[in-house]
Amino acid sequence: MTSRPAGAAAGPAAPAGPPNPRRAEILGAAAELFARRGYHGVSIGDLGRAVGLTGPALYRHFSGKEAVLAEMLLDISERLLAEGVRRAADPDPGRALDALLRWHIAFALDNPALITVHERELDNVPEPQRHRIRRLQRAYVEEWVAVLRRLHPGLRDGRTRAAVHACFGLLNSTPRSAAGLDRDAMGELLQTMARAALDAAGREAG
Amino acid sequence: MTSRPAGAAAGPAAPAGPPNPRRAEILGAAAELFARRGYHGVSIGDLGRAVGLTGPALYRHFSGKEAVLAEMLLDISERLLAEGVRRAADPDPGRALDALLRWHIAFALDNPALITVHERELDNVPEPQRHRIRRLQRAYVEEWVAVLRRLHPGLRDGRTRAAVHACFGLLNSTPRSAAGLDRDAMGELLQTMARAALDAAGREAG
DNA sequence: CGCCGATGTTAATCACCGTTAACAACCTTA
DNA sequence: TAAGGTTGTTAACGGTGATTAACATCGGCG
Repeated sequence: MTSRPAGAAAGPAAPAGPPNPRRAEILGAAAELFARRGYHGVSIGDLGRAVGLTGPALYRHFSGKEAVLAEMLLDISERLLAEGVRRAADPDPGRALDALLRWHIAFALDNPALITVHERELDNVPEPQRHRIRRLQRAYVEEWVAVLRRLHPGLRDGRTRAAVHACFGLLNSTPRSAAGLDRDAMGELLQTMARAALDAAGREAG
Repeated sequence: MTSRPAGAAAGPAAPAGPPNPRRAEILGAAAELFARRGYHGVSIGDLGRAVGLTGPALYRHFSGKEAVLAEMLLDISERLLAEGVRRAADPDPGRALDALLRWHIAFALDNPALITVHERELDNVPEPQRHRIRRLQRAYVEEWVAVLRRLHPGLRDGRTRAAVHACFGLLNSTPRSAAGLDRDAMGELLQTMARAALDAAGREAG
């Protein structure tokens, strides 16, 4: 009875198999809506309408509203961490930090809605998967902390972690201030400011 | 028929008169809940329960859920702007910037929930008052922009505004990273990082 | 052709939410 | 003490939301 024909998205349970275009479309629209109005401010009807469907049609692709959010956050966290690990591996901590900054900035500039949701909506993910996402998020932070510790030895642990979080706050402000500057100018500005902020954090009161 | 006995909070309409302790209590609890779960994630019942009442009791003090949020945001915006104007008035732009930073950091550290709501929930305020709050928020930003322009002449306008928003992102990250550091250490760290970030923004590519 | 799984739709269910109504207790005060 | 305003409570109303059920369509394929 449970013979899934090897790859087709037969059930709305598992997010495996070949990428279903409908799923991706829904996830994209959901990101925009969740970012703009917040998870609780978006109804299933809104979600369906955003991709030209009625509300209940969504259950053909996801097991529910929470599942949409969970898959979205899981995907973001995995992408951020995977590339973060890669960039943090540079033996020169200064270059590693710049590479991390460029990565995070590019991601935020290209996916402002995703970054916003990633920052705000973790609490609305049901418990089985919330822990997994939180672990990924923490691991991503740890990549930054490790690089920063190599770059500024003698920096206290709590201070390092706080500095990284403050840096994320700076970088993730992009969606709220996209006005005026084009993408490249904005990216360069954020890189400059963030690098200066982190260096200053490492310089004083180590 | 509309003889309000001069000062007593007779109707739930106007937020004037002597400060009603119940109103303040509700506003405080609402700030925590809105910050943690988002405006739409908090029900009237939650709000009442948080101050030891039932849901409908709230209507003795506010005309509705939206009015709670509106009054909260209006109050925050006014407080931020009033003191911001005062501090920006220092003729030395460097001192003015440091004073602005100290003010905003102190506010964020002392009222993490308020800063979060102020940053996220403007869209849920009904239209008569949303414009007023937005004007106050913009005026506050303009104080920062003006000081930064005095400090770093030749800085382009769009870049200045973007830098200020990025700085707010950094400072407002406090509620998401309060762990580890005590209040004073955190304040000093934020001051250091923000000042370095803004100076770097003003230094390059003016 | 005729079955079937995938993908939609509309109608129905059930909970919850914001709000209002109706009623009670209390405090002041004329 | 009686009246009235203040601040609660519980019950009721109308709307909406998430989810499920029942039914339609359609494309591939035996």
